[in-house]
Amino acid sequence: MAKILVADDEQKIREVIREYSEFNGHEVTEAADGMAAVGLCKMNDYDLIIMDIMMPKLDGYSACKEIRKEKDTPIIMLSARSEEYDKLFGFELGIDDYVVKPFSPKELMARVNAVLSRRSAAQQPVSNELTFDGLKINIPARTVTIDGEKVDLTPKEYDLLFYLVEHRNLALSRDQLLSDIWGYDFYGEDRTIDTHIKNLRNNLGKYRDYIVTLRGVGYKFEA
Amino acid sequence: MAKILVADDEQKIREVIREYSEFNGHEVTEAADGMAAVGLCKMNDYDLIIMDIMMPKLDGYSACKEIRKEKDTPIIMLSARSEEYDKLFGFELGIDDYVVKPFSPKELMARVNAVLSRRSAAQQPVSNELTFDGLKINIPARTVTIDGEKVDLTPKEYDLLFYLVEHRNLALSRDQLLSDIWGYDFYGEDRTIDTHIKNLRNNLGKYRDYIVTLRGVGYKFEA
DNA sequence: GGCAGAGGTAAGAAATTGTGATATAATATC
DNA sequence: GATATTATATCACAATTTCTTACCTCTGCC
Repeated sequence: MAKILVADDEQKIREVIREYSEFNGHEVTEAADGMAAVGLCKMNDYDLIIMDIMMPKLDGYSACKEIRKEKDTPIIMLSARSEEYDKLFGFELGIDDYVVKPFSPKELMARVNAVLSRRSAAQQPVSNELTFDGLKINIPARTVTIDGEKVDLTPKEYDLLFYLVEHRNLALSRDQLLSDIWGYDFYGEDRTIDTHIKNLRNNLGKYRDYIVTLRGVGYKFEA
Repeated sequence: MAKILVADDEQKIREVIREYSEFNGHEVTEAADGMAAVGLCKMNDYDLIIMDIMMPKLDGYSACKEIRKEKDTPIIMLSARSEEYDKLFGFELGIDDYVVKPFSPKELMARVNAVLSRRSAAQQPVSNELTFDGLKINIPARTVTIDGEKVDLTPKEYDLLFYLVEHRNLALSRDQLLSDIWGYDFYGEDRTIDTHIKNLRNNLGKYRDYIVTLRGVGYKFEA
């Protein structure tokens, strides 16, 4: 669990980041402009700051400089692709990473987790492979193997499996699965999930039972 | 741990590279122009040189040639996208990689580590050839051969292949490919990649299947 | 048994990628 | 400097894969 400050003038963006962060067990505070971000930072200790460059009152660069005068809180910058990259390097920022807008929440969270894990464990070799018995998921390669045999999953199947595994041993409602994997703007049947679960189970072969049906609720990856 | 020489006239760039390199456990020496870089190289043994092309006193090309007269230290070149390829590759400069400005520090470090890891376990010199079955890539020469036959690749095709190979067995999104090969500020269709992939595959002949399509994601070199 | 929810099947819809043609830009040649 | 050549980017459409839905069957539970 980490305390995260999200500074962005777009409420939608803040909301999305909050949603994902909280789902990953973090606590989120929001700031709508650079001034507010600096103020909050001076009064509180955050574990991570996610900050847009384009903000009213005080832009991200300046806010960053201000904050750096007092704290070493890791900072992830958000920036539109068009924004001058030079500027990012043009000052002593010490930002930990930056993410180009538009970004996928997943991608952002991956970086958040990367930064946070760097913070605590100095340089622990984090395994990028998840193993459950003979079922292996290699995240950077985006591959799944069963007893060493490569399994071909469609994008949705992979995403679904990854999500289930990421939140293993948690009851996941169809609504939750839909909004997190398909996106909040998906207007469709929730039975769609059932079909993908079925296909996924077939592809998992003898390990199909890791996916447990929760009647009346949804699904769960039980490991 | 490696000894790295960073030659760039912009202090900010040197600083960023230093910061990231030191974080990765390397030791960094800085040079502000080509002359200084050559001088330092003659007096010291570095494991890697990261050098900008545009530098005062002595530009990157010339510095590179000078250094090559005495040493085989691997060199990663930094260059603005506009700078012409032919200048870079017309001469036998024997560089090990080049990174398009603007680059992401993370990406640069990935390449640094790639070059360093080609140096085998001992303290052997960096291997300058990558081989996959009958597919050979000679890095300093920028040539590709298939079963001994030389293949003509356009610069972009080579860059793409080299990038894929350096990041082999990793799922690479179109965005990542675009920003790392074309540059962070490239404004264009991501489908452009598809066309280059097509051309590259055609040129790879029977080895075309090393490049795997990841539907909904991008591509991967699977070896 | 009756019912609601989940599993299975299959077909049309939708999305993604492959490919050839074309336009534009960069580079080589004369 | 003009022209030919090559490389790059974009487009349009074909080929393919994947997704979604409708419908039917099955199962667990009251």
